Amino acid sequence: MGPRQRREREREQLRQEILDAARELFVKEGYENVSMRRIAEKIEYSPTTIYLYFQDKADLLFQICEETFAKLTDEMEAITRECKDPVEALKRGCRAYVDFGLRYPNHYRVTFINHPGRLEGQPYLREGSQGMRAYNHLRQGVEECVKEGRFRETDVEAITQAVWASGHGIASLLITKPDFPWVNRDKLIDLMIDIYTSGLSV
Amino acid sequence: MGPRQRREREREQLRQEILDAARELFVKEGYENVSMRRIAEKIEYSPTTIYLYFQDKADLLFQICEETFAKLTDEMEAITRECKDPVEALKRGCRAYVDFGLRYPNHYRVTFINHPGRLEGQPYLREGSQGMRAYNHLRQGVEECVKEGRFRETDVEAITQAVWASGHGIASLLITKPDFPWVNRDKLIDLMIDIYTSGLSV
DNA sequence: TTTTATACTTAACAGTGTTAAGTGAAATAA
DNA sequence: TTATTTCACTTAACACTGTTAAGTATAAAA
Repeated sequence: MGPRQRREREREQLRQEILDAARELFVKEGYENVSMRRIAEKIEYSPTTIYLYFQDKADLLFQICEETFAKLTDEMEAITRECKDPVEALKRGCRAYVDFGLRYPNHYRVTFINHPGRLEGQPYLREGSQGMRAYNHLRQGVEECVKEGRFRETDVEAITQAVWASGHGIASLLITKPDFPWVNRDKLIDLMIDIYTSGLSV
Repeated sequence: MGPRQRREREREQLRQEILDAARELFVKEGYENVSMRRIAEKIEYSPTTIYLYFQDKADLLFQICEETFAKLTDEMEAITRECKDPVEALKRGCRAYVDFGLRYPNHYRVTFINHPGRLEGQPYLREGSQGMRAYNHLRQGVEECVKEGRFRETDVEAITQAVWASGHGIASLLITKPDFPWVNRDKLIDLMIDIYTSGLSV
């Protein structure tokens, strides 16, 4: 355990410091409104130092999103474990998804609504990413419902994508259009979930 | 009809020229990737000239979106006129909405997905805007279905918002995540519409 | 003690939206 | 017809942005 290990530890420490600073700013003010120079100022390093730890601004964001979406998937997996009825589990899972989006709007924004630059979702939902893990979990939930004959449709992949679209639709609209004259939030989300679960039921 | 009128006509002409240039660039390359200087270059004026005709870049975009969304609403109104069955009309209207989004992805993007700057949708769905006109038309369609007792739910406003969210969900995801392994597009959209119309039916 | 590698910074590039100040021509008033 | 004012437009600049090439100390290794 010479100085080699110590330096590596210090490197990891600074990496986390950058990540923490960036997360706080991104969540508070939104990705587009935070500059690399602001992040650098917060950690009291020069802006270029960040580039020694992350490829670019988008990469910084991606790492943060991965962290956050790992948490979302954990939440959804916990629900599945403690809920025996597959339809009920799916309902509660969707509710958790939407709530998560509303709880971390800027995280949701950057991961699912408008990714920055030319990367257009390529990295955010690539094979093995946390976002993909969440999607796969959703599909498992749908599969359960189909297997037990609770749904009239049998195309698991298509249903999963439709269900995701519903959840995403309500979450993203509530986030991006806060001034729109929405009906009661909770009622709207529950109605939404109710509509498509009964639409899918036998 | 002195020179006063001629100048006013010329002003309106240049205004349209700017609008046309901006629309072409925005649609082709996306709002974020088009600079005011590029637009100015295209019309062969200095960048500052644009500011004599439009408040800022976002305003330029807003005017374009209004134009485009007027067309969408026209399309949807035509469908309602020629389609007697209210549920069928709603279905076809939603289909038109999603298709429209996929046909003009950059228009849809800037109007419904990520509006630029701090204006966050305030202007895009304000009272009397074309976007609002489209929403109101959708609500009328839903109201028709409820009135004729075709839907089990009766909260017109809530259903409208849920239906909108569904359509928006599928449109926005298909637009922003083109690399995702989607099932067949048309099948997915039709399934989506089928799920929530049967979920709403008595 | 010299050399090499590491960590970080300075200065700059090429771009952004936007504005204050200035110019030249056309329309109006004298 | 000449002087004045109005209008359309441009130049130059401001205050930013993400990003990189080059340079500088400091710590580790030879």
